[in-house]
Amino acid sequence: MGVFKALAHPTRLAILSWLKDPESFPPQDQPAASVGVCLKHIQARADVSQSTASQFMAVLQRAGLVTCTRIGQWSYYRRNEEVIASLRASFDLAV
Amino acid sequence: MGVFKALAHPTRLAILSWLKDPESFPPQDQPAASVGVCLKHIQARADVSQSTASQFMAVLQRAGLVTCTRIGQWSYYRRNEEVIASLRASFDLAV
DNA sequence: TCGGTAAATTGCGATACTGCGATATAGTCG
DNA sequence: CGACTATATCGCAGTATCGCAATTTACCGA
Repeated sequence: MGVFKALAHPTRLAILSWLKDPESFPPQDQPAASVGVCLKHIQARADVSQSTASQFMAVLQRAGLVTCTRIGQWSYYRRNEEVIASLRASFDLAV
Repeated sequence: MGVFKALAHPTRLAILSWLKDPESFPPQDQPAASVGVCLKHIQARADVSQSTASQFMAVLQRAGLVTCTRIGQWSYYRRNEEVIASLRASFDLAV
């Protein structure tokens, strides 16, 4: 269960929580609710450099917690609710 | 929420899971069900050195996930079910 | 094709974690 | 007290993580 490692960083945990409400981010070309939130907006709210934001999302993605959809030059991230739901289910077993 | 950091290590996560069934450990002076499991038994099952086992339990203890009761020369560790239950409750908020 | 933007990747110093042996502390029993 | 056991702490080397600037890759519009 390497998921906890991805959740261990407070900023990554916060990002995952922010993505529950994609509409709270600034407007963007694609609808945040369906396709996800643009990296730039995540970076801005997390107040980290572009490379750090990209790496944070890569870790969350490798853990399966988010998915990435690239449209044009933008990467949109959204929660993988299926994986998170199964994580919640297996939480009792592991913890 | 530094708890996830404590759960990030696979062995620590396993130990916490093992402590759900304290009776599965070898017999000891004190009843495992009520007071907890002796460090020696945890160390043996985790197959790590004494110092590593002690440090693992210190991390879990600092995170509030387990409590330690010292009786004589033995340290008995048991799950802090209250904290774990509230963790489970706040899991939905954070994740 | 060129200049600009978005994002991923690379390389780096700093810091933290890992696991262990060695040592220190604390308790037990004669 | 002295030998022994159990546990905690210290110090260390190896490894991983952190966060960034710089670079590279990818896409767009003119």
